[in-house]
Amino acid sequence: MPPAQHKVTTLQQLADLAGVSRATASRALSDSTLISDKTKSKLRSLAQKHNYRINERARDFRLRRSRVISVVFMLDNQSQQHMSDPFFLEMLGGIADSLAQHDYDLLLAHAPIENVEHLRDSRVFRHADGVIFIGQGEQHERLNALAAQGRPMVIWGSKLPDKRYCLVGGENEHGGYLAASHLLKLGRRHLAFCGRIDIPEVAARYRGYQRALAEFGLAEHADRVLDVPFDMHRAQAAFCGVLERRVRFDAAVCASDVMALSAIATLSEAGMRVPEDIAVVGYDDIGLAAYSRPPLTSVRQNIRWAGRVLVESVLGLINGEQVGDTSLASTLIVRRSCGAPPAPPRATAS
Amino acid sequence: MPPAQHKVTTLQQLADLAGVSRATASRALSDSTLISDKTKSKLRSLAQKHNYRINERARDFRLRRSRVISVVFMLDNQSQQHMSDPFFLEMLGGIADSLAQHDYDLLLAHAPIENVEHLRDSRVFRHADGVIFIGQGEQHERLNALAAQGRPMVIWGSKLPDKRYCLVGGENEHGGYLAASHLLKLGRRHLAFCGRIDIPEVAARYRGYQRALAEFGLAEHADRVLDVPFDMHRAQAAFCGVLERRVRFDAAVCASDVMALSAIATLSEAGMRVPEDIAVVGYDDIGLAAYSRPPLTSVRQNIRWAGRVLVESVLGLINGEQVGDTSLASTLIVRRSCGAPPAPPRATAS
DNA sequence: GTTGTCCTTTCAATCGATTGCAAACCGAAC
DNA sequence: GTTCGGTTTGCAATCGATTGAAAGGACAAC
Repeated sequence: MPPAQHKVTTLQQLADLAGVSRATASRALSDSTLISDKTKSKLRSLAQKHNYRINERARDFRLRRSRVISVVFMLDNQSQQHMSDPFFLEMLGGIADSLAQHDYDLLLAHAPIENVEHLRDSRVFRHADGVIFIGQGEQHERLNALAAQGRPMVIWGSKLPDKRYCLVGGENEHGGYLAASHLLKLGRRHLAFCGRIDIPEVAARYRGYQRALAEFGLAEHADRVLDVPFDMHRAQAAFCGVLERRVRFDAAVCASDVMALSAIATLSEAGMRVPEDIAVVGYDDIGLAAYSRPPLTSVRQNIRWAGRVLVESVLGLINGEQVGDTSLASTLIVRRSCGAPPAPPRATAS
Repeated sequence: MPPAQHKVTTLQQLADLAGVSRATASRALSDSTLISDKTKSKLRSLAQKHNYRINERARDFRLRRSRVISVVFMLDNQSQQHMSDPFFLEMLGGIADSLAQHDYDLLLAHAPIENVEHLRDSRVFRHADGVIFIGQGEQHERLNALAAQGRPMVIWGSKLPDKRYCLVGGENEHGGYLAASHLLKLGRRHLAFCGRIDIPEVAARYRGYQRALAEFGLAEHADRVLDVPFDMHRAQAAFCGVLERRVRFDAAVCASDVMALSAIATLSEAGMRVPEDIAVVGYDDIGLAAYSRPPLTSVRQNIRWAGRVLVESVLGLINGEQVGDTSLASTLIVRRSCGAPPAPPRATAS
């Protein structure tokens, strides 16, 4: 017999081949209990033989779903956390992998978004079954409003009062505490905090920093809270300003590794030694952190795992399950940038 | 009148409201010449008033298109250029922006792909109108085979003999030449080349390196060609091996910035000074390059522009246009890592 | 009044699946 | 030979749009 006279592309063609109706073919392939085993196996082997692949887009249309999840990077207009931060890639990779495992596609939206409610009528929502937001920016209330409309969405960020959306986040308060208390234990007493504390995640890290100071009986100095954006070049400008103002500090807790690397470069350029004069701790433990000079101490979050949890959560919501918030552990990775002895080299391939 | 009794979601409802048929409504909204201006404006204002948005997925289904472009990162199994390389994010951002401008969605595929022909029947192709490949890996022939099937696809990579797919790439040969000849002009005479020359883009850079050496009348040393993978940790292992073998060199041309940063870290750790003992040049000019210690000299390619060209090319193919190859300029950004004087700080916000 | 033209609009098929409900089948019991 | 019950299968509507072909309407010319 001819293996395939003209290529079987539709269910109707497959059904004709089997001498059954389209309905039966559909049910057989989806393993419905209405169909006898004989018919099922007949259709299955026929489908196999003719290399029939269901048209998923037609099916999705019929079932009014899209199998697409939008991922929105909440880049503020001002604090342009530019997408070149490796943290994003790590996160995106984790999300993409998990989505692929569940047969979902990923729609990437990363333009600066002045108002998330405008997204409501945009492709970000219309084309997708659910949305993952990376960061809250300063749009907590608007995110609440969107979630209130019942759209399946999950936010990566920090817990805020009155939060009504589903949240996944790192232990930011704990992370900030780890970083600060480590420096304090090493004997530093004049800790600067670098980051924009109007961003919820950064604010939480700042609270951890405050708590560590308090435990050591130290008062805060308002001028040691540096308003540094995530963007590398602006961070540099901010650090230059700090140096001009002659702010006194012997350690810096930074809200991201990129910021910390920028700090190290700017401080060194200005003739200060890291970690001797100023110890630096970053956040995220991006791959490059281990290869900076000196290697960067950092708070690590398991980003790929986070991506996975985000995906599971949003899919849970889509399926109508009750989905709670999730918090992911943070650990301090100690390297030389804060004065500790050099860490052993990380695992390398044999 | 009631602003909207129940929300107008389908074309049929809009047509009913206007007292015309669905067909007329469809044509009116798509500005068909068959429809009178009066009817057109009536339907348009009604659509506006009731906030009707066409169901794009239904339309795409009918028109048998998806408005999705797949982006495949060709991570080799061995030379795992892991996606955490910031180069990828830059590229992805450029592609995503351009796609959004054309109302296309992005499907991200970044698992290691042992055989691109397997993608033929996968969602990567089935769900998308076209595909963008980042890198050729070692699958030149298979890419040829895929392209021969007439699928709209564009590859970011390097020109190879017998290439039959549409290509966009940087001036890799020229870039390699720029890097090497700069070091030679500075008086270095023992240049190592770091990268896997079985990757086409790296091979082209290597040819540029060779050409520069030849122009200076220098012979190549096989033991100065270092097989270093893109992955940071493996790169470090490779550099450790080089040091153990006591290969003599006073400069290194690296196939990526991440590799170069890894080199600087490893060499410094081993007690060598950069640039005094060994000058280093990277490739890509990722954001962090300017902030390494010392700041990294690098060959810059306009990655965001590349993303845009890739998108325009694949959309051109989809529309049945003749699309040629594109080559994007490379320029050398000189910083201290090769011994030149410090560059002025990059533009900073006021 | 009929016919012909031109401009608009509608009819109905189509894209490729899913699914509620009705119909067919089959063997057993009355 | 009916009737009944349970298992399989088929009919036809549906998702929300596009589009070729046919129909309708207005108006002028004969």
